[in-house]
Amino acid sequence: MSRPSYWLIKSEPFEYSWNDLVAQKEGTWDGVRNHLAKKNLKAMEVGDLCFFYHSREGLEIVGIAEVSVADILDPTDETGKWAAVKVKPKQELARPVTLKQIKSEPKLADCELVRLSRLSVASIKPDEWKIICEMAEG
DNA sequence: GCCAACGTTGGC
DNA sequence: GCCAACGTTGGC
Repeated sequence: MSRPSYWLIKSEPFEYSWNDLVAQKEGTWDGVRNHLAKKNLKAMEVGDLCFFYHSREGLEIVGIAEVSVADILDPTDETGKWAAVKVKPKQELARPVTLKQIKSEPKLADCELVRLSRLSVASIKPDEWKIICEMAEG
């Protein structure tokens, strides 16, 4: 298994934006109530990298976060069934990569972000990660 | 604001 | 255990 693994985490910017994460230095990624998203969350390890994507408003990847604490219990979940992680901001993208750009790149056509648009925690393959990073550099 | 995709619920 | 109805999410 190669490390780190790559992920994409979504947030609605009026709920919790990249700037909020930067301001707080570290954020808990909680509130996930989807089983595939949970599976992805639990597969995250410290040091894994996540694209931070703004959904519903913005519709773009704005930064890269690094997993700082893996596989904790979701503090917003009273049943104790759901997982969460903590992330810290690693790098802001020089140029945000929009969903439109991602969709117009044939090599990214079957990434989880595009195929499963409602998934809030998507895995990203290393080559997909590389392509998006290149797009962010312009 | 609309609609498609997906998850969940509840009747059978 | 199946499936229709319904609610929610998220892109457009």
